[in-house]
Amino acid sequence: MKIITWNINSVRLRLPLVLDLLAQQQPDILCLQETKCPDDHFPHDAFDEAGYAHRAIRGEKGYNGMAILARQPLYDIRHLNWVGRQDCRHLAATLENGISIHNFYIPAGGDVPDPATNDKFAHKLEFLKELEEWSRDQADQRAVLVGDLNIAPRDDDVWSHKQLLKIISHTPVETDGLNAVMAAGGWQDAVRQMIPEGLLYSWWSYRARDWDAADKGRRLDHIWVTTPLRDQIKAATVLREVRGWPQPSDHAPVVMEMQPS
DNA sequence: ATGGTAGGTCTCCTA
Repeated sequence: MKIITWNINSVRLRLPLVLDLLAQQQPDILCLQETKCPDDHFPHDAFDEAGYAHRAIRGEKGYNGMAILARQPLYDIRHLNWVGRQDCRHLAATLENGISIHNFYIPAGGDVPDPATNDKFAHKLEFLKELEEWSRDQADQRAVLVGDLNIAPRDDDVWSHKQLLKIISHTPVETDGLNAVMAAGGWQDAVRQMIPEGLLYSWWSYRARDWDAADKGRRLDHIWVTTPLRDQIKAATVLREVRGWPQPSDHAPVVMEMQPS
């Protein structure tokens, strides 16, 4: 079973790229974030034709928005509201084999890493706290958590650990918070299980003149599994080359292959 | 130290 997660930054504008990725990678499951697409405008027909007849979607106008596309049926499609808001940052479904897929888009958090003066950063930290509490109940489940978590937890998940310590996505309060989420749920980082050492990124800013040459990336996108699934991971990596496709998202897809169960 | 680009959409917000 192959699962891909991708922050697509508008599913309508990027539809040709999504279809190319599906054709090239043939995943069983594709989880999208930042679809920026109300549900009544979702491009259902294109995904039907591509063979992804089973879909869970949850969008809103302009911001956020989640989707899970699958070649197999999706059961118990659901979401939770986080930090008392209705924004579309979580979508979950269960597969025929009983594995639950949780797709997340954690708030980016704005620019100033001070929750007292920056409401967006306070929101991000509250979201992490709720994720930690929720994760306690996931540890004994067969579950996969994917998404744009907007945090690069390890020193080698950013181009310069020292230069990013006060930059939101790599501040200690965030990386500690994400590590607490992982510990609470027994979550295993599938990509770092397969690529345990070395610099690795999944996001490169649009603002760089040459993202590939500058290579000032961060690993913001993740695939985790609970402990009961950890021995089923066969492969996991970042599809970096997709960041270089025409009119790209600023995020690259992250892929994991598991033994069937 | 600063500003750089992208997407959606009602003029600026979010990333």
